[in-house]
Amino acid sequence: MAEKEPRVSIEECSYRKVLDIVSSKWTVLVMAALSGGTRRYGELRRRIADISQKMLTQTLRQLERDGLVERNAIPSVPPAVEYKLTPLGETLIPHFREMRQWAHDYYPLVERARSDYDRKHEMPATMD
Amino acid sequence: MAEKEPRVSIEECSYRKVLDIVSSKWTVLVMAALSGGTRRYGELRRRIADISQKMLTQTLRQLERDGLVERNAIPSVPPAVEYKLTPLGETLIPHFREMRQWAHDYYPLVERARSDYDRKHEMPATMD
DNA sequence: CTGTATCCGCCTGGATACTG
DNA sequence: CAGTATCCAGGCGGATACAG
Repeated sequence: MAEKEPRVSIEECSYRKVLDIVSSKWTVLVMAALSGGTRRYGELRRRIADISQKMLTQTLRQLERDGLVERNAIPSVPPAVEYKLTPLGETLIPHFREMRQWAHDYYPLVERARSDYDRKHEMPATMD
Repeated sequence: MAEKEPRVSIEECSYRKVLDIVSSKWTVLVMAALSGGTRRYGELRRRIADISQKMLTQTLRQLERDGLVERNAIPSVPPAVEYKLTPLGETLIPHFREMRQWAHDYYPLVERARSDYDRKHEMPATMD
């Protein structure tokens, strides 16, 4: 009789699965840089401002492990390594574009809301 | 002449803006719980498994500050507080559904890729 | 019922130095 | 050129206790 209150757990949460893949700091930026085609390591490093070697490598390794990026080491001197999106990785690109669109349409409203909220809550008791 | 290598920075990255809003651990779960309509604090707490008071409150405050959730405190004894999505918050729900769909379609491939990767890289030198 | 306050471990990510 | 290794600070999130 009583209305059900369905419980959701974070483990069975599809959103979390996706976010755990793409939400680390540089992931989307790296994938976006690869959406234009095959890129070499140093090329990525130059295109993505302020990314460190450690973070670029770490992000690429994680993407490779998740099957979103393919690594191709060319045995030459000096060594060259190419990275590109896998078909699986490509399936995320449209979603990134939608995120971009959302940010374009609505992010100004978020900034507005934030400053409104902060003004209302940070006033150090100046009221008479 | 040389081909341009356009640089992207993380500050002007639209993806980051969106992810910074929704990627904290409980955010999407809370918004999803609110997508069914107005909910009270305790109701949310019961519906979302394993969320602590601190995390629920903190997530709600952040959502309120970003203008995605509206808080309505009803002056009664004992106090009652209702939360609901704002129109701005509602605009994110379709995107969550798409994330859910992506997870349904492709997450098994990610898990497969991970176990493949781990098998190839974790073998403790057993080769002859 | 709806919160606040405090303490604290862990993990992410940055800086730096070194290597095949 | 394309990494690896190490150290370290800061922040996120969990546990617990208390409050209007």
